[in-house]
Amino acid sequence: MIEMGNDFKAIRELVLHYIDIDDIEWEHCKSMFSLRRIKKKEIILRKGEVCRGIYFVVKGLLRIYFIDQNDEEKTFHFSLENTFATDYQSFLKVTAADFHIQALENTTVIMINYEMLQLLYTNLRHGEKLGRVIAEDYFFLMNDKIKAFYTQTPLQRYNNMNASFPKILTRVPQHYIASYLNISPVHLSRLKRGVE
Amino acid sequence: MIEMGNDFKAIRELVLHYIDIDDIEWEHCKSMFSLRRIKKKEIILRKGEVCRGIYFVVKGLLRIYFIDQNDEEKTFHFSLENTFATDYQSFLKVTAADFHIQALENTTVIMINYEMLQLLYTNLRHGEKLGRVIAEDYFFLMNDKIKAFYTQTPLQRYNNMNASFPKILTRVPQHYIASYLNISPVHLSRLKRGVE
DNA sequence: GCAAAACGTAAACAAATGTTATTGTTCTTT
DNA sequence: AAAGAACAATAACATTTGTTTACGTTTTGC
Repeated sequence: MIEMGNDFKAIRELVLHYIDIDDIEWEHCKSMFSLRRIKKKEIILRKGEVCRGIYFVVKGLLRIYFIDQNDEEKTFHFSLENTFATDYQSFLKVTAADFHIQALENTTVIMINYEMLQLLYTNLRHGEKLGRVIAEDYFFLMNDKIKAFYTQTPLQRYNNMNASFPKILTRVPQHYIASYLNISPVHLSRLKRGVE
Repeated sequence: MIEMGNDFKAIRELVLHYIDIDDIEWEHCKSMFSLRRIKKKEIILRKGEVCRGIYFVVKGLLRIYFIDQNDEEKTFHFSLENTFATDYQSFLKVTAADFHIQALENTTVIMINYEMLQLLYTNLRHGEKLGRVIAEDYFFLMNDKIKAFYTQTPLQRYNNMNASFPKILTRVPQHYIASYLNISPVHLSRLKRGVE
């Protein structure tokens, strides 16, 4: 059995941040989770598959991306430590995923599947509330992202990336950053140089 | 007193679509709602204010937009009949709104405020679930919107607008459509013409 | 440790998109 | 009904962004 104690500390704090949960409930929670190690470059979700889990990144880094009409990868999101990764739409609706999820580093995640999550919703005193506030928080993230697309230039969005994803610029290849910004790698290089 | 019977039919069906709710609960629900008529061009939420309600459009059309650094309006969303409009982030967090909400036609909405919604969450048997699935649905909307920005050209997004917003092209001035697409009105006109 | 692949930068050119100005039409308001 | 405002189309030009190619560096896989 893998030692889980330390890995679960962060997610317990996160849950506690959302809802009131007692020790018995927490034991129940923990039994719903499983730990998984993902190798660098490994892909844990592919477009067309149903996303079977919500992944909480304990250590490492996941990239969520999709592939457009021209077969080009567009990075939708980076999931750093202590944040979630999933194709939430595929997961909740149990439909084919649009996203791919790939580890950019050797990564450890805590995973919960659909059935287990439904059990938490019904068995925790504030289970439904937990589901609601998580959906709300995920929504806020999307909301901010769209706002940025409407109101900021690519360079401004680039400069703000450290706020959303600390140290990301040193952790991932630059062309993934460019695809996250929805510009070409060549153009990002040019913007950084400051030549117009 | 305004006659409410017919106006409430659509929202009842909507709630029923999400959760199981009995007649007594529905009466409770209705007492939390209020009906409001909004004149064309009237602005019901301004940036910096706290968004105090969720608006369900019974008849008419609301536009949600924000203003960028150059004082230009960017249309974030159109709320047609039987859909919601709100600055959900401002509403839930009780913080200053980024959005403005304006009626583009004479509009009738059913409104619920924060306190009333919290009462529903606790007093309906499946109140929290209602909150969760609404947040989830709102999330799906954002998710699709971002996906479109990453994977489609402005012209493709224009051609898909009738799917998201039936008849919208005949109901609102074209420059609002352009701002929704995040392109200039002149460019939209050019794209429609088919000249490259 | 070596060979191959992946990566970042640069330059030149092409395509997409923005800006400004003009004009004729359609709404609004009175 | 008239006057003014808002709107859409168009053209000319400016700016941003994409594409291709080349080259040198770094990383990766064996």
